Amino acid sequence: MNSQNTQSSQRVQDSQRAQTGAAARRATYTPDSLLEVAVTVFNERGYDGTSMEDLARAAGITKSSIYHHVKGKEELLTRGVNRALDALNASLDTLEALPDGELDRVEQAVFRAVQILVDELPYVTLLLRVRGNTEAERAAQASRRAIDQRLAGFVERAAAAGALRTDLDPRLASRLVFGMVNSVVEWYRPGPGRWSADDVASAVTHVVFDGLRRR
Amino acid sequence: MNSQNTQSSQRVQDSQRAQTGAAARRATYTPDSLLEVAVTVFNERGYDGTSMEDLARAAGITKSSIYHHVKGKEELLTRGVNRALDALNASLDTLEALPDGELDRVEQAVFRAVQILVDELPYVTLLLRVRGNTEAERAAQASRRAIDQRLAGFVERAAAAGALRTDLDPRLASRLVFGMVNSVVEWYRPGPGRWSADDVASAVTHVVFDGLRRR
DNA sequence: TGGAACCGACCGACCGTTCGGTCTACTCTA
DNA sequence: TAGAGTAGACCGAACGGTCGGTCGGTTCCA
Repeated sequence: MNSQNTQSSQRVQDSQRAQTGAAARRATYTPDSLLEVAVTVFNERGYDGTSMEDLARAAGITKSSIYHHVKGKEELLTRGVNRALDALNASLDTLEALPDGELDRVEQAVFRAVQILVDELPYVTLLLRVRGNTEAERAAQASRRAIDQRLAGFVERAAAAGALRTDLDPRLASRLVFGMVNSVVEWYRPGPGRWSADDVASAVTHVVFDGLRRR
Repeated sequence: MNSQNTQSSQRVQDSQRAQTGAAARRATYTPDSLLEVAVTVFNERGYDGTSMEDLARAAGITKSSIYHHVKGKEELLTRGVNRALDALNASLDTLEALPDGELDRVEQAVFRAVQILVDELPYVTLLLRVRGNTEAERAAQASRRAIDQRLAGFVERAAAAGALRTDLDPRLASRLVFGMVNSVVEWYRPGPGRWSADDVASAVTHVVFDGLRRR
């Protein structure tokens, strides 16, 4: 009944080559490299469905050793979602600083959102799946809602500028568009011979703005 | 820290009026009315984040009383997801029996999917969020994948019939389209003065097939 | 030799579940 | 029609087990 995936750590190899061009140091965790393992497991089993024992097993160290690197389970969650939030907010700042061109801004927003989603896949996945059971989770949800609203603002400005079809409520359109964008985390997996971030981003952009129908 | 939402049961009133046209019997749960409460809580806190104590509190009975109606937590999950699976599969059967018209079939599939999603919102939400931590959850995921593949089949047939634009991989297009459809569970809430199921279904259909751009 | 990295043993709290029992509405019978 | 019997709905207490987290070490390298 237990899927025993023993260790898949990827610890930091020779974190510093030091002064001497000497041999590699023993593999060791940093908070960030541990986070990488943790977020992967969170996304497999869900945050609430993941025990510290699960994390320890996946990291190849004991439960107590995890507490040497981070304060606890919640810190891993916060660090994880913050990484996604930082990337998304940085992108929005850039977009907001762009000159007029309201339709172009929305197109850029969609394209960039997909790229970030693919580049930071595990972290964005974690963010999108967060429930509101603890204060940290509710804070993440609030930050995420703020991002959704900035994006919805772009769509409304494009609609007000007359760049979008007029038979759709911009707020509804925005929900649907970024719903499609976010749904990418449910199936996208990177790898050679698979779709690239740009493949997906341009497919999303094409469907969203011009539709599936042949014309 | 605890959001104390005390009881919101909706128990079965006068489950039988008996021979006499007598007064209403005392409110009581059935497995189905209890399921309704449970699925709501599952969707708020996540399945793994919900304790039997949480369910008991929301139902206004004790933990042990829940076991009078159902075998356990997992049965509530199975019953919940099955309700969604049954509705979706029934719709697909109907669609498959339709005469040719491959593009029309896909349009119908999208429209009907949104309708079911809205009609059975809590149950479909539960299905879409299931992780694979137990055998029951993995079974639900497998059934869901089967549905996704039937839908993808419709899209591929429409593409093969030349009804869709040719610069998009039909498998990718299918993921995106039903990703948008499924994303509706993340924000849709029924209520007077809000969007109806048909509002959302036709908005999704319009965006998916004709895009957001003014033309 | 100091400190980072790690470990095994353990803690109190809470988990899903079980058990014995109570209360109440209804049915059956004398 | 009184009263015994039955069955369903529910409860309080407790079960074995797992949870997130702590503590007092040991190891090992700069």
